[in-house]
Amino acid sequence: MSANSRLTIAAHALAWIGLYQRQGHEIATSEQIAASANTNPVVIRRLLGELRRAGLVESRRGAGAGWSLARELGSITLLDVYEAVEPGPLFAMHRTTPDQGCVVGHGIQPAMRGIYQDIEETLRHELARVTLEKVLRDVLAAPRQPL
Amino acid sequence: MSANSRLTIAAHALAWIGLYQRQGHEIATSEQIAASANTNPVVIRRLLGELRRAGLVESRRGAGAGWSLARELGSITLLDVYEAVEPGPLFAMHRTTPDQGCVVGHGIQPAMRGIYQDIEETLRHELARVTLEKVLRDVLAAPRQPL
DNA sequence: TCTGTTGTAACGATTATAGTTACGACGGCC
DNA sequence: GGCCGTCGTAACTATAATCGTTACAACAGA
Repeated sequence: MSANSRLTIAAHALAWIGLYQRQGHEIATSEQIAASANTNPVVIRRLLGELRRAGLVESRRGAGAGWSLARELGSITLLDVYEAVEPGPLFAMHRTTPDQGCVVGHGIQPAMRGIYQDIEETLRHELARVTLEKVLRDVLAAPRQPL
Repeated sequence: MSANSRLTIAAHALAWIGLYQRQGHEIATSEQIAASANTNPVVIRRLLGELRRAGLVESRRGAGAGWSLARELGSITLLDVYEAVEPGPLFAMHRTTPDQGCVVGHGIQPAMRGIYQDIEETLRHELARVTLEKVLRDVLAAPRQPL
């Protein structure tokens, strides 16, 4: 399916900011987050920009600038993040319209659209059950590397 | 997510073969199916080849060759088709391993893996609820074009 | 032997993601 | 008022997947 890592990286960034704030810091920079995720700060800024448009984070500019949560981790779900960073549908229709003179070609798109809608609704429901609070909890529950 | 149309086209092909067989025909050719789906026969042959490896269809070569169902439409689910034509997972991890010295970087992958597994399990369950028999039924239920 | 179809390789077009560089905009601070 | 660190964003490249297309050998029935 050529899956992408946008949801993963966005969740990573949110968990990082959330933990950082709990440690008493006000503001996180894209450079810090990028170092943790081992990627480029611009990638982080692009993703956080989409999360800001969705009202999940806030950004400050100027000196001492950076990112902070606009909502508590417990009130943000993976569905919020998913909708902010994943534009398209899960499954695509035909790239060209099927033969409308054929019974199957004529009915296949409405049929699949209805089926896909149900499936995506279930997916959204599952995503909505997972808060970023739980993500951070699972992150911290990971076993530490033995020395 | 850069969704693809593989599941849609594969379902289209199966529904087409199924209906064709119910009309008394033995064998469907990739050219006929490609005409209905408005794409290239090679695209159909590639997809049907994956369905054949999954045991859903059979192919005959030589003159008068073509494709037929290996199982009834009612016993084939969208999950069977999905597993046959969609290799990867729904969501990808980081392309590079996160900073293992960071608490979040260290715990994020196990955390997300567990969460994604649950979500994909639900998705598979939903896909398994839809048979190709139902797909064909929905296809035939689509309203005909008014003259 | 002829013919029609599968099976598959090879290549190009298109698209999305991700990484990178560059630089203007902004705002706190000295 | 100027300095400096960070955001915001454009632009470009690299990589990869999908899809379409051409080509052709393999195959099997007539």
